[in-house]
Amino acid sequence: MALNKKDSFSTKENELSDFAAAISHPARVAILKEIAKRKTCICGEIVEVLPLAQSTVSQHLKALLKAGLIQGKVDGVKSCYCINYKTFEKFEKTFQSFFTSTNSNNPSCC
Amino acid sequence: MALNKKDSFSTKENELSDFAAAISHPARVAILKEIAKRKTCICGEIVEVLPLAQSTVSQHLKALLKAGLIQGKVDGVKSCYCINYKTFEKFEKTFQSFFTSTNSNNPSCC
DNA sequence: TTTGTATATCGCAAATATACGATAAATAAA
DNA sequence: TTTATTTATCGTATATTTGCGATATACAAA
Repeated sequence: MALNKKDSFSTKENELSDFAAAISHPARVAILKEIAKRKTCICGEIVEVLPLAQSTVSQHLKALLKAGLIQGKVDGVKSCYCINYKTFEKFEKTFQSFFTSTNSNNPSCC
Repeated sequence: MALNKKDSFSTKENELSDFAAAISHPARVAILKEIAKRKTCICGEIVEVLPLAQSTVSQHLKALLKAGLIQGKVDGVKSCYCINYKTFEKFEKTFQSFFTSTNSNNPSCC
């Protein structure tokens, strides 16, 4: 932001918007789906599935890590990632409560 | 993006990321909550509730309109907004299916 | 018609995000 | 030890987002 106004908003609002920001890029959605598709960790094959350079994919992975949506471990030369279901479920709840609080089942009035 | 790569991703992925982008700012989350809180349309009082300039709030409202999350009508000098429940519910489903598809109820493996 | 009020848009500055190639770092393989 | 491989990070260019003040626009009120 031109001037960081995040402090002006509530923790709840920031949590939701941070999570939304984490999946606000189609590449990151694609990465999450790809990782979730497998039973085991993904170790390196993600770059081949995506239409992006390796360095770019690495950046997106870093963003997902920072948001807590995936977790990783180093296995030799390779880095392995899988979904972090704990935070994922937390965010699912955050989202559900957002939808519940905003959707009052009223018809739109204008 | 430095180079627009949106075409490289699926419609589903873009839909989800576009929606996420729409609520990826705490101000927009706050605006949605504020509008949803009321039974009737909000006509102008939003600016007073938010720690942002009028022009900035107007821009956020425009973004929410573009995403279809709110709808508005002009009432004299004032502009009135309310939640667009139709697209809201559509997005709720988009989100639920995203969570369903990614959450396989497996324990995180790394 | 003139004045006031509410909202949208413009123009700009600053911050952040996106993307890539080059390179570093770390390990495996030869 | 040397070489190859995998992934992360750096540097940089460009695009987008955020924010505000100034201004335009549109209507209401006087």
